[in-house]
Amino acid sequence: MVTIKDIARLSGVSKSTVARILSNSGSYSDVSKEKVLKIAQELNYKPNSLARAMITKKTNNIGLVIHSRIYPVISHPFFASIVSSAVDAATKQGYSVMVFNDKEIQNSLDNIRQKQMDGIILAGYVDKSIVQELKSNYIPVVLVNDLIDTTYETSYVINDDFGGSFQAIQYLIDSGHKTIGFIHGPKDSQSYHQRLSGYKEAFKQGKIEWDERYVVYQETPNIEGGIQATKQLLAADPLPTAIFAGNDMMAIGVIKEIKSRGLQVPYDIAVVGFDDIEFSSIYEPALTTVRTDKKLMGEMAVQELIRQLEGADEANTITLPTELIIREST
Amino acid sequence: MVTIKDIARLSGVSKSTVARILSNSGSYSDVSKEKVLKIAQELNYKPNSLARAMITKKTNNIGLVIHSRIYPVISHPFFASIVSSAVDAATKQGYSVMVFNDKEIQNSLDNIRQKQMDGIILAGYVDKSIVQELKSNYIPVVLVNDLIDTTYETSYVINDDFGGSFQAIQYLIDSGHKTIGFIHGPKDSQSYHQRLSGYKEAFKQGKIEWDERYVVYQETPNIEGGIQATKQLLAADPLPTAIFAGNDMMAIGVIKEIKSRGLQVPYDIAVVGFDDIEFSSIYEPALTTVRTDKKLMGEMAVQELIRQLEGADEANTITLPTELIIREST
DNA sequence: CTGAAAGCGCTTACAG
DNA sequence: CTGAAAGCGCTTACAG
Repeated sequence: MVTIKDIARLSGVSKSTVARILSNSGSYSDVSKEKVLKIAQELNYKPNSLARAMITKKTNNIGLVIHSRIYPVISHPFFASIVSSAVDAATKQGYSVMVFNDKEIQNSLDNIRQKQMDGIILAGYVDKSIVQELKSNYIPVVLVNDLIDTTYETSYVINDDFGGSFQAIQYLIDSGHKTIGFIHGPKDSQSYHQRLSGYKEAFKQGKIEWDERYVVYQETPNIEGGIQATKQLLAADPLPTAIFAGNDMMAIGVIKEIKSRGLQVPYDIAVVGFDDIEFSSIYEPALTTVRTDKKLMGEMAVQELIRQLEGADEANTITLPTELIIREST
Repeated sequence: MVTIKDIARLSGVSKSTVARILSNSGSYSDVSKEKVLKIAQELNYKPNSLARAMITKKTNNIGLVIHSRIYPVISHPFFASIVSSAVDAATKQGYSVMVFNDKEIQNSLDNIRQKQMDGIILAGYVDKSIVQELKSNYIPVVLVNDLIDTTYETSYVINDDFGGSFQAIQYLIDSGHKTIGFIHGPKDSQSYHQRLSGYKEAFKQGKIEWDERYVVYQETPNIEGGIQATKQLLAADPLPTAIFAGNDMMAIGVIKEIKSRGLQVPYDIAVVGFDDIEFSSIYEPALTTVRTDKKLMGEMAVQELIRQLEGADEANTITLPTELIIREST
């Protein structure tokens, strides 16, 4: 590895001068500059960021902690896009991203501190205590995709869960549906609470009585969860004419269960999902769903974190717009 | 941040002694040990890995470069599992992983050098020159999921593309198929070459004449690519009775195109994919495919890289077994 | 404009 | 068993 010492020796100036030229700070002569830059170039010099970070107290590394309590969530298409877009956005701004899995969260937290990450993005559900620990170590944090009730001021980036849900139900109501099932995800997830609120609000504005028998809770929001929830929903009388699933994976389960009973989607029962994962447009029938912008989510999380790293102190709440995508399941 | 200096002061010994005790090296008395450990505990001391790395020349960080030439590959379910399992495996061994996107590969490479990554995993197709640059900087490299022809000795982890393909075609032949279409992915991918070889070998062993009209190349191996390739295949006379797609996404395109012509899968034409991505079992008809072990792939890549970091010098080739999963499309 | 010096937080011989 | 010292590769005042 070539160091400033090597460059200093070869260009006949001191390390200090080399350092000043290379970091473009302080003053130096054009002559020195030319010599130093030329040698650095020839030697393909790259500054050692560890050494730099020791002094500047800034590594230009951010941590991305992925939640994995429910299913292997990193491999979930939804979170994968966040990782991808976060990496891209961070790279553009001169940061690198280190990915951690919250399965061994305490371990990750220790790593984050030891490795001097500048800040952390927590994607998905996290325990309050995690945010607390980070905050008490003065590490900037941005929460993504779900929020938690904390006494600490924390920035977060979430989807407009309420609005997306509201729009979906309103569309269903406008299409003539009056009995609409709703499948709620894990109870500790704020996102699903918001989606339920949007559901209720649409009923209210549509002046339709809301019947709680059609709201079902499902702790494992995947295909199997959707199937189980649908079994409950289809035990009601009258049958719902539409089902709004808390997410796309559950929605696919809903369709599968409906089909298995010899009923047809959307003729007998219409189905709407939430997320617009890649499969939703590929599945048959293609799923009507509330699209969230996963790419933007990663980007905004990075942007907000960097904003904090650069000194902003107030916590920011960023709500990303959703869009109803109408396909074949309604 | 609490440092060994703080601990030294509070426990009344020198920094050297604290360092020795904390890193459990050299010698020290039990009395000192007890005092130091207690204080370190109380102060919730975590060593600064930057400082440590400066001396040991080891960061315990590895880079994972994800290829994204064809589609946003990080968000591709296949690569997401690799990221996930690599992070898990690395964590278990005391390493952290930094994710880079090869879209800006030179930029990433600079980062990798500056940030002193101990080693690199290159997932997906990479240009020879990248491996060369890494090697000439003495950075250990492991190639994953595709290999390249390089004069440098490099370790890689790949699937048994030949064997998986061979088994799939043999199964098709055993089921009575004689005219089997094959959709090859990008020409520069060794994986697809291997899959084609397996296809040919099965024909050879089945003593069936191989007809090159049934082999089609497709540079964009996604659903649309599968649809286009199928159009070519269905222009042949006689029609193939089975189509083996180079990957699952293309296989789904194949099925869509077959369906759109009013033909039925598998009755008119059987379809087999490769990968066994999550969606393959969800799609209808559920896809018969060659399963690859994405989780194991990430794990083995990490394991092999660590093996090198610990001094192993020969390059290792790890071929992961595949498994034919028979579902509804055949 | 330039160089010597101190220091970031740690590790590692080396004397005592 | 213990402490002082040197050093990892850089940055940053500070004299000159």
